[in-house]
Amino acid sequence: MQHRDDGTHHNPGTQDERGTQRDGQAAPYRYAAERVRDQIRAAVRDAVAACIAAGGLPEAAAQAPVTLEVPRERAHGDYSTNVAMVTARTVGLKPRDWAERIVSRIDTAGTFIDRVEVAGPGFINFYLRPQWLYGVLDDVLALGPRYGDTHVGQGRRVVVEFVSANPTGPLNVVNARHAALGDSLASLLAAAGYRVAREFYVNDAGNQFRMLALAMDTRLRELLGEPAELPEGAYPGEYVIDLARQFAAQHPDAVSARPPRPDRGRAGGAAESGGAGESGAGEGAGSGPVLAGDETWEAWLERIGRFAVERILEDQRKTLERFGVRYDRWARESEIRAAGLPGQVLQRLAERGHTYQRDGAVWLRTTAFGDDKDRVLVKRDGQFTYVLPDIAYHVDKLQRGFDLLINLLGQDHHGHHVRLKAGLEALGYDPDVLEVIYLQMVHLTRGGEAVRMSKRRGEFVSMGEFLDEVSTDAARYFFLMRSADTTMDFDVDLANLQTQENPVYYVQYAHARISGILRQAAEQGVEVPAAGAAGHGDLPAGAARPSGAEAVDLPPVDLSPIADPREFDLLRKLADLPDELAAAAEAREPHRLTHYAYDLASTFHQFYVHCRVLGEAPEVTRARLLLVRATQVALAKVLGILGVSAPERM
RNA sequence: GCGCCCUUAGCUCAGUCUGGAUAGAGCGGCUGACUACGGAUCAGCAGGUCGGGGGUUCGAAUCCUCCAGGGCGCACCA
Repeated sequence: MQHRDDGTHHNPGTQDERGTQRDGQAAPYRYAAERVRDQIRAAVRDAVAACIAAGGLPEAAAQAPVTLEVPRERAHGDYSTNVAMVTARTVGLKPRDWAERIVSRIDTAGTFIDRVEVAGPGFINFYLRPQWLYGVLDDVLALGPRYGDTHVGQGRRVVVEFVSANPTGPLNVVNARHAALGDSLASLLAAAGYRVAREFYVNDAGNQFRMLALAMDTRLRELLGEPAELPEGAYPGEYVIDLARQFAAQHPDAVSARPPRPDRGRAGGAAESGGAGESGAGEGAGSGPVLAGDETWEAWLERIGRFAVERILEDQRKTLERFGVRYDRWARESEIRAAGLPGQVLQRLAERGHTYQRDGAVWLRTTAFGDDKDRVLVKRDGQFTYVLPDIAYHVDKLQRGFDLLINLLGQDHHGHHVRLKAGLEALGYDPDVLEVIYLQMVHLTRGGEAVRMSKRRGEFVSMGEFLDEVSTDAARYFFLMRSADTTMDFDVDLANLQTQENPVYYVQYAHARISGILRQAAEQGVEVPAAGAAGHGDLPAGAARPSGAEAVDLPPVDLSPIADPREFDLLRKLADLPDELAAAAEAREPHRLTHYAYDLASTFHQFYVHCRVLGEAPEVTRARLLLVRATQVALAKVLGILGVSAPERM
């Protein structure tokens, strides 16, 4: 892991408070790692300036930012900068010579820098006195659950839209991956100082809705012994039969008063004759609404379709909740339409000259914005394609005040963002407000054997069935171990069977182990620091004590007993958390956190077997209890963002 | 044909955006460690032409280019 840092300020986030940090009213909090990096950068800058002054070197050499990174090899120091290599050409010196010159003028007095060396092609490596890491404990124990929060998001309002499955059936395993990633990304962004909302877009209108209603109609008639064929495109899933049965039981009057099914010839008359040449086998799907009819028939479809949608939606909502996912809003296409938004958007697009008529349809000139072909907004039969309400929904998000729209889409929808961005840009918005993350598929396997999932054939493993077999913790962790753009195999047996070697248990075990130590300490009457509620020692200069943390004055703990390399390793890992969270948030990559969590757990386990906490000399126990408590806070923090529980016992 | 994603250890995958020093982890395999806080742990070994070729660079898994293999799309469906 290589951390880059050029001095960007991170502040602990306060998701609940609005805008105070944005206005710069609260003093910026500098985490321990940032404080020490500030020291190093300042020392380097001063040294470069001194070299320039002494050697008549070009001033431009002082302009290059001093980027610091953590060398892969521990032997190469705690931090390293390539600034000499970057600016060697400017000053006209060989990188190594230039580096040597800089180093000769670095003043380490009053800093944690122990020694500085030039290495390799011209790296300047910094070796720190490990005591700089004591500051991490101040950070963690003062900030508690907010340790790791930053302000890289600057309070921007972001809405993360994910899953948004059609309300035409139960959720599947791919939806579960989307749910895990979307929910975790939202949490991650919140930790990074964004103001986050989670939304689920419900396509409860338009063609998909109609197909569901038609399937309902067919199943109802079957139940009544009336001959009825499943129209082309209608959903074959057996769950529709259940829904039809429910409807019949709850609304017998409506069923007995059902309108006759319009026959195709009568229904689509005008459209069919117009498109007769190409409609081929006569599905009619290409030329007009399937089984279009009069108002009574349409009202009937609306009623049974609505019934089905609400049941399915409720089922989806429960499944997601079981998975630990709650939305701030279930945005409905039907409401977008009812509010007249698509029409307004259409008008604005037309006024701006981005639409045109062709073949009886209204087109959006998306090719002007990078699409490979223009897209239909209003079909020949007057119906909207999905594109128009979708653009309207995104406009609605912007009008509700969001600065950033993040959508998670299946890879089978890739290219969709081009249409959406084109629509937004055509309306005068910056298309960059929309970020689309495509997730690859999930191949579910059981004992190495592929489990087929096909919605079309009505045979698939539902998310509910999946969760019957795999715990939410394991499922979410596994999904989040992979980056979004990799097709993943999910072996159900592995997630379950391997309880001993399962990474999620490994991480959770570290947390439970710590809890055990703290429990035992309490039983022995040893004072246990309460993270986030107690101020230990003094907060670093310039620190704003978080409003949520009450200042309880415990006697300051002497940290000097912390001297074992394993202890410093653990502190170093803890010190990384703010950077990890900020970087993962900016990259929109929650999966980085599973790797961090594993590393942290591993570092703790190594510490644990080498350093005993309880039963040591009192000052050692006190110091290590702080360290252990801080580790617990950090583990819980990361697991919380991942949506995985942090158990006290296992 | 065009577009997007992928190709890294036996398997599953990090690392690629933002180029750095000897390419990592888990699983699986092998060898060790329990008289104290939870052994769901720890220590160690074996395992690699980073799909292939060319290029840029002091330096390439990472950037450019060509090729091969796999996945997904290319609607007046969503």
